[in-house]
Amino acid sequence: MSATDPARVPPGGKPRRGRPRAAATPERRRQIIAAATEAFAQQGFNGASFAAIAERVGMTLPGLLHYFPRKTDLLLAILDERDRETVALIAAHTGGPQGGWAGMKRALHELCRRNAEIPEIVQMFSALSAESLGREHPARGWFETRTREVNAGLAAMLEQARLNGEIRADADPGIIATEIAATMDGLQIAWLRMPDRVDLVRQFDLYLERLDGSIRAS
Amino acid sequence: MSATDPARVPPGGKPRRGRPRAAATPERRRQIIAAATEAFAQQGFNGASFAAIAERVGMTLPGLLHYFPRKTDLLLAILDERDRETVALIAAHTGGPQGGWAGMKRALHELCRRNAEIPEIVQMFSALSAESLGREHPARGWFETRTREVNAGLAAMLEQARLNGEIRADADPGIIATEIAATMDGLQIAWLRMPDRVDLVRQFDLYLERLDGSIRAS
DNA sequence: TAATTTACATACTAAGTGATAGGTAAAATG
DNA sequence: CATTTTACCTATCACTTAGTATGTAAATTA
Repeated sequence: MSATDPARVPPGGKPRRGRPRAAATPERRRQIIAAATEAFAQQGFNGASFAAIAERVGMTLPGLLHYFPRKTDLLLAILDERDRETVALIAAHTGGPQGGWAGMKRALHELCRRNAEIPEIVQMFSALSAESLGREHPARGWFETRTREVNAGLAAMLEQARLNGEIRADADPGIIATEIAATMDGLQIAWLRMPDRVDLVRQFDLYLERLDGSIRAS
Repeated sequence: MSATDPARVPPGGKPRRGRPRAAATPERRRQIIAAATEAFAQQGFNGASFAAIAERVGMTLPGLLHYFPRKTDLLLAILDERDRETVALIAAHTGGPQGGWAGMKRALHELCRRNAEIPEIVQMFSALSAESLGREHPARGWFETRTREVNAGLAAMLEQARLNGEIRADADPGIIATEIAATMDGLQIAWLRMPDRVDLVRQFDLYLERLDGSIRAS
């Protein structure tokens, strides 16, 4: 990060003086997010204490507040960051808008495969997702928006596949999109609860295969 | 409740003296459980305050502690009570051990139908279920045991149906049992998040129908 | 009526909770 | 070197948390 780094030049265009963002800072942020992910996964947003997260990265609470002025800010930062990575992974495997039903299945399989490697993050999402059903929860809106978007995205791809003649004309894209998302979420919880008895990837693959068999154009 | 009520006679057989359980007590318990269900649904176990639950039934915290000496006791009491009702509902619709796959589908449909009428209770279960994935959660063991039992029960019925020739020989009862439970849980969360856009019963019926089509013996 | 038990309440404690106020040392820049 | 900014820390705040210790009025029975 040099003095000519665009990030160093504020909107006004005037170069700033003083100590710039230290090299260690992005690393600190990563540490904080890792610690918070673990804490939220284990105790939820309400249950996890902000001070305990600070302590886990070797900081005091005000030190942490320097990075995230409120607990809610940290929560939303984590969710956004993770979501961006997931969107990227999906985009990388669908095979683009032309990927069709085959591309969609491939992307879903890959998403599941990756999730099976990051249980603590999946657990954080599962815990926060359910917790956020509460009326006053700070991530309620976030999860609602995300659910809507994921569903719309899946439904649009299914609609395309239907028009392509890949899947049956009487398959309802909205219904199937909701089902796929819900089944994935539910299987993840089942897997997290008993990792030794549930094979997430195999379980999801078999579901997808059966779904495929019942909606693919014959 | 009379003096000859068996519940009044302690294990020793000696009749007790003093003020017996007042008529209002079972009603109080019901009130407490209703209030706690609502609180746990909205804020989870860790997020909901014991004192707030007491206040909701017009009591002080020590008054509530008279009924449930620790917060955890109340949690487990709620879970047990609800679960017993669910078991009863299932038993009432399977058509007994001879009900087979048809009875199983009927019972699952009825369970879903009833759940659609008690969103706050489903929400409490969903919230606590995900929250209980945390390593130190007081209901962790409860949910694990329950999951195991539900799965074993479903798998046993599927195995029976397979032996009866109702479903295909290559359908794996364990896999399908896990999938059914997971999909139901996932759909419930989707429904709770957007009740206006997800029709729980229809969504689950369509899933079951498609599952049926792909595993029924041909 | 006297003894006993219930169903609470008042008052309290020790330990957290997220957040604020104000300071300081180090680093980078002009 | 002087200035500025960062990246924290100490101390404190007003509240809330689950839980305890103790008391008491009412209900019931011997």
